[in-house]
Amino acid sequence: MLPAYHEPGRASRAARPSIRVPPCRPAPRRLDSEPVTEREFPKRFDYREAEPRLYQRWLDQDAFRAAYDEDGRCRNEAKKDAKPFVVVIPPPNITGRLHMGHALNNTVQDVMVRYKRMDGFDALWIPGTDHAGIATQSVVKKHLDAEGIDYQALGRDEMVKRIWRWRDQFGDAILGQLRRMGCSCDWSRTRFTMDEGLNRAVRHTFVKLHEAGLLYRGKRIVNWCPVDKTALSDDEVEMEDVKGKMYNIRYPFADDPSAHVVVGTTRPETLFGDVAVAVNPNDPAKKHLIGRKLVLPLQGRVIPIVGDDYADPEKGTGAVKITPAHDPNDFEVGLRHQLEQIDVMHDNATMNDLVPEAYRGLDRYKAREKALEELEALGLLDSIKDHDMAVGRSYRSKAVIEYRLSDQWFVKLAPLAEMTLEASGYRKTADGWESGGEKLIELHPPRMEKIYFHWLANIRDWCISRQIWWGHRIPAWYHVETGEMLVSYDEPERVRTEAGQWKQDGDVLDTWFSSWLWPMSTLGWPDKTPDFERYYPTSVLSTAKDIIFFWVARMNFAGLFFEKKLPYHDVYFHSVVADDKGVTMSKSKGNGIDPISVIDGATMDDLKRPVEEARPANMKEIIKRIEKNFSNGFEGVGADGMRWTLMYSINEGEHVRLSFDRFMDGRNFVTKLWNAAGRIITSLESETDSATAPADPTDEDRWLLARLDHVILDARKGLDGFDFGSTAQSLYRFVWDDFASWALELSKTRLTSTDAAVRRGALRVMGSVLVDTLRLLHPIIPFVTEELWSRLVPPMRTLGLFLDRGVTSELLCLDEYPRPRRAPEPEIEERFAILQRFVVAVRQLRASSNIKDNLKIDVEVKALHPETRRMLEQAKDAVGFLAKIESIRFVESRSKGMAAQYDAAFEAYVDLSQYVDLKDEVSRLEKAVQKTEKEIQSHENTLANKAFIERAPPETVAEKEAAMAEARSRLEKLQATLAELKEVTSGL
RNA sequence: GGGCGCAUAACUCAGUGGUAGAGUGCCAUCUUCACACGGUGGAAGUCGCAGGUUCAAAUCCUGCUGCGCCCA
Repeated sequence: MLPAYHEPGRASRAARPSIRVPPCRPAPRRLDSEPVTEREFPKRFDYREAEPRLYQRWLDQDAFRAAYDEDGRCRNEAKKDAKPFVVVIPPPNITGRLHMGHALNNTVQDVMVRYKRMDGFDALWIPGTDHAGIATQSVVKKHLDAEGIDYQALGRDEMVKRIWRWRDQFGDAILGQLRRMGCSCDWSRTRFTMDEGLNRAVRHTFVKLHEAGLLYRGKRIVNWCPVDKTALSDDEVEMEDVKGKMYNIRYPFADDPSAHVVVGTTRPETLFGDVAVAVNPNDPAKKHLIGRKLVLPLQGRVIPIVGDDYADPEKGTGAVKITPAHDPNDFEVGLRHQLEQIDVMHDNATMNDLVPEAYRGLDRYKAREKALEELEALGLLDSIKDHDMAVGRSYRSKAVIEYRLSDQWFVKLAPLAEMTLEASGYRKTADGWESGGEKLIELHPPRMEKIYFHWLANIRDWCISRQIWWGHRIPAWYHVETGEMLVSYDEPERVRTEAGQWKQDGDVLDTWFSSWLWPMSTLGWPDKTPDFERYYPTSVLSTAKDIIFFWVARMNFAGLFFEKKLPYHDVYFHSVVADDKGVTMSKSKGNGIDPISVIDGATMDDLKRPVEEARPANMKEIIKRIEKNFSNGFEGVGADGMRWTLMYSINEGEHVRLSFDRFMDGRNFVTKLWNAAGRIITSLESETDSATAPADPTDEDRWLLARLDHVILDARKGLDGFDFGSTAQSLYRFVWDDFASWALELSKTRLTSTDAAVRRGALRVMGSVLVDTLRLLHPIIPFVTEELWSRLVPPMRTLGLFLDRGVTSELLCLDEYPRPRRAPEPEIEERFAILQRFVVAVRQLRASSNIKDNLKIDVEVKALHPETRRMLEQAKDAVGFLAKIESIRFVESRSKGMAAQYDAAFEAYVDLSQYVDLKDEVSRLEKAVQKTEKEIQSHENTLANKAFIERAPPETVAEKEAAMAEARSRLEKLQATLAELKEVTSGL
């Protein structure tokens, strides 16, 4: 753990000593004559101390539990009739550690769930983990390898036992990490995809699908992973574009060895499995060859030339070798021509005994090299050409997949896909599918629909058997002699009575075969449990888009097929997490940012480790960058800081780019909120008067309350519309600019007033707005807001200062999400904007001449409307405080020699000569003149355009004309002032 | 080959037709009684390119280029 004083370690700061002593500040001076005991408010939110304490408090008070228990008993009367809002977690893999994708996805879910929980819903977020068959088995296997244990020798039962032990030890680690992030899951309902209950759901499903005729078993070409030695579904294969070679090989005619057909292939090593060569029967150049025989090079077997549309005359040589056991297309051709299927490889992709002796046992690539050498030597290698192609890799082991012939179980998906298309708003017509039907599901962002539709409309059967040990056993038994098959929920009667005659299928089911039931099985399905009756279907699914087929579409299948209801009505697909260069974060690239490092901080070595493990091509460069930027490590920003940055960074695009720097933005925001709130809280704590009636809200107060209502609407709109980025941006503006920079600063003169009514008036509004602000922010940054709530609410209550009806819960997470409360006040907002412009104008005058901040100046103002004058007079003290003004005098015109700022509503004059040299002011005015001239030019161009006057809406024309007139009058004043000051300065 | 996304300040991104915005970084300045993880002011952009629609285009349409992703 790093000491807290570590600098973030930017290059510019690296040279500084790492320990910095906080500067001493003088004790606050009170204007009030009463002695006040002000408790010191910590300068930073101590998340290390607070986060575990607050999370425990939530757990102790069952804050995350649904309103109903699993047995159907209501545990929260207040929410007895509340509408459920249910989310099931995409169950993380038990071998996994939390990565940024999890952090993002689970923050999204927590934000939604916390928002709905506060907004009166019976919120339920079901957590759990996935057994991840292949991934887990291979991780445990690796551990055994390291101990020198051969898992095959252990045997199936022992191996499975070991994997269970591993799961018990490490499997829920990631759930603990989610708690660190603040996730508000109902932990009493934690599930695992291999729980007994979920196993029953899987068996039930298998049997029902079998009864419905949607399951079949057969010898098919499957995607074979030679590392994990199992079949994979199409979706588990990642295609990768590579620059390969097209090898053109001469196949001599059997009856005329001097002539040959040139056959193109990218995989010469499969030649030993060739059973034919195909040409297109419509190819005038080749069709006459059909029926002739060729001699298979290296092997000597005689094979026929067949005619098949699969051979494309345009592609390559127009003649293609047919290897049914090693290619899915060739497999189909083979079936059409009743050709033999010759499998020439072992399950680990080495050559088997059906190839010439010299090749046996060779790896497929070694065999390719050898075959090419030999063909070359025989003069049978016609040519080699570069060829762009795609190879498939296992998404788990990354091994290049091999197409392999084997016995597998499949689910017929076409009927399920049809149901799903219909439920997703598509109608079947003679020409295919068209949109316009009733839509029971919404995808966000909506562009995902196209991808989803395309996959559904071109559905392929799902290979569900896996040749591994870790997973749900296939509930099918085969008779050892007759091959008769029984499919059954439990072990069939005959299997028990006819001992030794039956064997259960040795394979397990694809992991996704349990995942697709997840929204149902977590609620007790197939039983009609109270949970299932109340909480199914769920509300929203938040997930990564790369599992839209693996998981989302299939959950829809299961929900519709078994329960006639889609498992949720909204699916939110979050963006892919990338680094600051836009490259997708991944373990293998070493560019991942560990969320726990972001929360807790990390040493430089911690940061380097994943890169050194991954050894990416640009490793040196990355390491250099880390050493340069993080010589002191990374300090850590707490869970809230991380969550804030994640939400703030979400956009509609494909990527969310993240870097350590960006996480500091989140921490800074948390600190800003902490300190602004602290300023109000300390004032509340030192307030001794709890009786005096608070003064009515001032214009500034009413402005702040109006802004609060705006931001409440923004936040709700954003959260309801899955627009998390804009929600965060709107909240940021409100907290930093409106609340902290303006309202808080403006309220200071009143907060320190000797008049109790004034003081309490300011405290009431600022405190009440802060109460709502914490509510608004809580779903995104739960810890700091809960902590501030516990410090803010008691004094507010003691002092009787709630502007509205107060709070309903000791815990913020169980309080209510705000709704707008007041009528809009556009005229107040307009007036306040003038006030803001006035403050800025004076500050600019000061800054242009480098007047020191601690020097207060005298300002003269000409208000162009009586209303403006009234408003500025009323806010004189506060405005004076913000712009460091000694005195404000209202005048009718500018005195000679005074510098000026011209606004549409006022003119502000300062006699700069008494403070500084006027030359700086002259150059500022010159720039202002230029800028205004440009502005006028642009308006002139528009207004000079006859077509604009004629065709644009009259109000737009009027607006332009008014803007033009205002700019012209401003320009004249600027020019006059400039000329005069120039005269004055030149005379000096 | 088909589809999708992105392209706006040095960086990361907002911006659904009417005078280009924020945060970071940069420059200057300030340890003033919430916050230096801060305040104040400032500099910084032919809105990827080329056409078109429109009185008016960063914004709508078409084409192109570059980057990223998905499918075959």
